[in-house]
Amino acid sequence: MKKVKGSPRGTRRRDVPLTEAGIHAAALRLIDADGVEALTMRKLATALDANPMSPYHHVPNKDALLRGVTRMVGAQFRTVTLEDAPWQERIRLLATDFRTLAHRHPNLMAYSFSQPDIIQPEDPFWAALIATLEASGVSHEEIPQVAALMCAVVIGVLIAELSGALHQWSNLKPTTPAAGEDWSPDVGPEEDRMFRLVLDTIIAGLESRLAAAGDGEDIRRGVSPEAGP
Amino acid sequence: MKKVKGSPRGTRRRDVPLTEAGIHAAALRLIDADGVEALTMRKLATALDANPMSPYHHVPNKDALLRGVTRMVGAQFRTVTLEDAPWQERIRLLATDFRTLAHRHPNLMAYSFSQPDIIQPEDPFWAALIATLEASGVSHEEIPQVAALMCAVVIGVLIAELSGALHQWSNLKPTTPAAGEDWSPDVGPEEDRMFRLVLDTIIAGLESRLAAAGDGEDIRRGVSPEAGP
DNA sequence: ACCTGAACACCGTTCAAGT
DNA sequence: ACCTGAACACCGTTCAAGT
Repeated sequence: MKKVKGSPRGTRRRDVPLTEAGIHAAALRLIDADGVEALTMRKLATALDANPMSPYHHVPNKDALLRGVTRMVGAQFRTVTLEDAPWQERIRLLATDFRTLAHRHPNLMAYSFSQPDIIQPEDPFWAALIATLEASGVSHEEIPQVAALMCAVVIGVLIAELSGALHQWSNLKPTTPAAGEDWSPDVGPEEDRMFRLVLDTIIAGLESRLAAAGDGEDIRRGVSPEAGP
Repeated sequence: MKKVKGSPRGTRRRDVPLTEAGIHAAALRLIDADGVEALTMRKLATALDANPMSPYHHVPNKDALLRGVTRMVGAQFRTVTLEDAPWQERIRLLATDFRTLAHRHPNLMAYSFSQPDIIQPEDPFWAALIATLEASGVSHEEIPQVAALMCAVVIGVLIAELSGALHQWSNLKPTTPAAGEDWSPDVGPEEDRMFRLVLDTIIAGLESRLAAAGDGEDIRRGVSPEAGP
């Protein structure tokens, strides 16, 4: 009466009992293939060669599962530290590493970016970002805020890139294709160029504010004219 | 046999036939109340005092419904033009207007920000942003990209704000509460300050690059040292 | 302790039928 | 033309039962 549910060609998976880590890995595989919205507890169980309800013994529910997968990928986010480079270069490196991760799991990231769990205090990424900002000279009590904002900004650009919004918005007002071709159009995909553009602009903005704060002024009052009291 | 499904106190809604606009409005009401993930075609029909299937005669499916609601809110996004102000001030105004809209419909925005539909070429917001960047002196063929990036950056910060990530990340490394209180902690909610901080930094970055491009250099090569050929 | 089966309360959507 | 009812193919999750 009992149907054998193994793979058709005799390659049987799961001679090993279910694990939280194994469930997370399988879920990530399904998400990479078909997107977060296509992930189903039942499909996940099938992929694990298990009963629909078996995963529930290792994961409380679907929300927790997604949070777990997000944390898992976020933790695997190792980054080269490159201690001796100038802070500008280190920020660029951190951001492009982050972007590489986003490109490796775009389906998951499009989802995870909307929740705080991607970034955890014990992530080496966060430590590296904090250290880099310390090296840059940002005032000590502002470092957490600046770090959080940098994450938000980079994530915003990545969300727009992964969803196609960046490409779409860029072409809302088509540029006149008249005679503008003297700036090397073969530098790479449009998105690469735009990503560098934001990074450079943000870094220039930080430099400008740090320079203004150099003579005793707080970084917060370097540019904005409405600093009150 | 037929149950009367009107509101209990005699205030009967929908003596008027269903409309696409009416459906969008009702959906927005439900989303504002309980979030996008709680919106159901069936609940929507109930709220409209109609049969579960009736909305399908005016809206092809749930995805299209959400896209429609997003476009509707995005279109209602009118913005003061303020033509005579300096471009820095105009950008600040556009961004804070956008933020105000996000605060008015946070549940919808947390969803809509991940799809390109919030911003349409005919939105007055987009026209104002383009005009502002033209006034700023950004090179003509770069305006669409810079505009797209500004949207992505602002949306990224708003997503992080609405999801609580901004607050959470800022407090990952708690600042030493020793004697740092001489910078007016009553300036308003933390998020207001941080939003101004990104804006000021981005604007400073743009100013810096525009200044570097002033003597014939392209804006893209103002700061980044790796501009190749 | 770990897994299973049946069941519950929902979904989105199709389709034939009503008015 | 617009709305309805019943039905289909799914969901996530509970719970009592198996080993």
